[in-house]
Amino acid sequence: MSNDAERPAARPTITDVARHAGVSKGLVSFALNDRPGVSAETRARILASARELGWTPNLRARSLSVDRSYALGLVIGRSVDVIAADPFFHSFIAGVESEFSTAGQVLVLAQATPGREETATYRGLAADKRVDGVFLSDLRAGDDRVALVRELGLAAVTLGRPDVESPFPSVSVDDGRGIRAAVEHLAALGHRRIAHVAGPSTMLHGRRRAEAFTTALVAAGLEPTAIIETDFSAVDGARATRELLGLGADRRPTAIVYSNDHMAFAGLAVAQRAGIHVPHDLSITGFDDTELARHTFPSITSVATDAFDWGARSARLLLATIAGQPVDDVELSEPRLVVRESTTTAPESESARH
Amino acid sequence: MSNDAERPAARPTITDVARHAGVSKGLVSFALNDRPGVSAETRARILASARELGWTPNLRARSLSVDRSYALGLVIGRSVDVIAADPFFHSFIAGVESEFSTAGQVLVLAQATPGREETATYRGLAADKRVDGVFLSDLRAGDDRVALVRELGLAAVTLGRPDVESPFPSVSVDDGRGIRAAVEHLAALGHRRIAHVAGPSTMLHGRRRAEAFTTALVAAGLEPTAIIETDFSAVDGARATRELLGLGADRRPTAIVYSNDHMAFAGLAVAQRAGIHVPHDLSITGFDDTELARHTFPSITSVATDAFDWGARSARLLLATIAGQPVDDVELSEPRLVVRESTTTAPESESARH
DNA sequence: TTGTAAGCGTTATCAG
DNA sequence: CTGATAACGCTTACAA
Repeated sequence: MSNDAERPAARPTITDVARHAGVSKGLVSFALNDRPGVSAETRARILASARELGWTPNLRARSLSVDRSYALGLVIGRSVDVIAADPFFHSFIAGVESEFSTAGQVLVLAQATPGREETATYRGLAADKRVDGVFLSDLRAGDDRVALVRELGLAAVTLGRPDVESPFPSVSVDDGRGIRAAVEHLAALGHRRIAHVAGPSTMLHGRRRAEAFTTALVAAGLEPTAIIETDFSAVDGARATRELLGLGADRRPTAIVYSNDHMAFAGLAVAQRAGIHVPHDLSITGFDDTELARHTFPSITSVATDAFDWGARSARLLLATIAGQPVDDVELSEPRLVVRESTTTAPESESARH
Repeated sequence: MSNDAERPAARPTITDVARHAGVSKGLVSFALNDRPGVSAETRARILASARELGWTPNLRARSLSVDRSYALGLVIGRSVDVIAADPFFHSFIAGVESEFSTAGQVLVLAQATPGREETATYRGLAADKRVDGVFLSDLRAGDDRVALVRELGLAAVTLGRPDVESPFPSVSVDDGRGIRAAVEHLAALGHRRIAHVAGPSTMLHGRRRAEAFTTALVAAGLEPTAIIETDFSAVDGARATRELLGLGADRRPTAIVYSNDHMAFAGLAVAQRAGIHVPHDLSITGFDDTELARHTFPSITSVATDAFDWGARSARLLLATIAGQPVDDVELSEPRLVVRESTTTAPESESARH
């Protein structure tokens, strides 16, 4: 039952446009991708025909022809629950897409699932050439993904500088600066026993924040105190807090710097449950400046970074890389400490001590 | 010219496999997509050749040929901040991808941005045929997206049943059931003035939860009380809570049912800040059963739904639709109320009243 | 059961 | 400048 005679709203092709404009397909292509070799007059005529016919190049055909997918990929690691809590991705993605509006690109989001591990996900993306490049986020210590992605021939940008040899440009923010600001803020408030609830040391940003914490402590002339490692989850943040608050009265911290807001929330609850008043008995700071940090009681002092901008800059950099343009690493604006109610002067007994 | 003729790591094509197996391209294609008409022996030989050469069909070529993209799309509305707070998407996406592991599909995530509105996003996806179908989430009242998507010729599934004529199958969960459970729980605890902090009435799930709230109230023999509409954000949840707590002592609710966890968090903070004890003076319930609901003080009673399963079922349904298989709407398992510390018996003065 | 050849809609090549 | 013609790699009638 085919009625080839009367085409049912078939989409026009480059051939139709060529015929309509009275030129060859090749010329239409040249005119479209404004390349030299087409007289201004002819180009105008071709473009007019294209518009009149409502023609838009077929992406699949173009894709096959030029061997590009016009898509970028972001694969999210396996620990869904930990990631789920992280509002970072939403803003980051919004930033990425803000660059797409003009570029005609698309974002392919892949999440490693029980049935498909991370490596397999990257391989699949590369095998099917689903994307032209990927964003490497949540860098790990000695991250094997940079070698993998390189081997797969994909372009990439890393979010943060990896600690392994990398051929990819990076977009980073100085997390340490934020942690340092938090520590200085607390030290200025008279705190002398400041602890840190860190992210996993296997993750670069978790590790760097912890290192910055130690450095800042030293710089402030304070003695090293407890640093408890977690997996960035709320449960783990709660556990770490219980551990810290369980220390003898003379070792218990008067302030805790959390590596992310979620753990700070959980920590706040643990303290309150134990009858420890925040901020009078204990000051706390978070990281990420989540919307919720403004809506807890007390509201939480936190380090704010610009995830949207991170996404936008990363996308621009990746697109430039793919286009073969020379690129440089980019350093984002410094994170800033947003002081709220969860931090105040150290408890009397403490500040009076020296 | 058997295996390596100094080819620069060029990826093998179907032609190479055909030559290697001593058959035609067509047959290789048939064997690959196991279609009838190929002798078992030949098929085995072809598959062996393919494996030996490490051949995998070129998705772009196939895509152009069969006019399919093997990708599904999810476009997230414009209010990033509101969405950002919602952990729903992460689990939903994980569920969707869990179905992809076997299907060779990919998820294209599009977010409307200031420079590109929602409608334009769908149109762009369709114009470039980036996806074979889309997930329609966060249904609105009289949602024009179903007509749009239909007009664009895309396949789709709706998350929840739309209130407009729809040609698409839906996957839904009975939110009302969850709200009802919350109300019944509170009523059983002696609460008689229960308020509701609702989502926007322009969003179907926000509206339905509010309706279910009213129905449940009536069923419990309670009088209608305040229902305050919000945009689902924490700020708005805080505002609504302040409004409710500002009511005269004889009208102030002793319990508040929030339409999502985020607003419940913000509401909790508002109450605490006002010196109102939760749950002794005020009981509250959330919706979504976020990880954080377990880590507040007090922990929050919430309605849990299975977002992962929602994603998995939706993906399966959409894929089936695209494959032209007959499908039916699916109803997910009932949401369940997870009782925690934020709900307890109504204040003395109240329960003693009747 | 297997081979042949015509698409799919672009872009790239290379004579006029 | 212009315009046939050949890739790109696969699917799919249609023959043999």
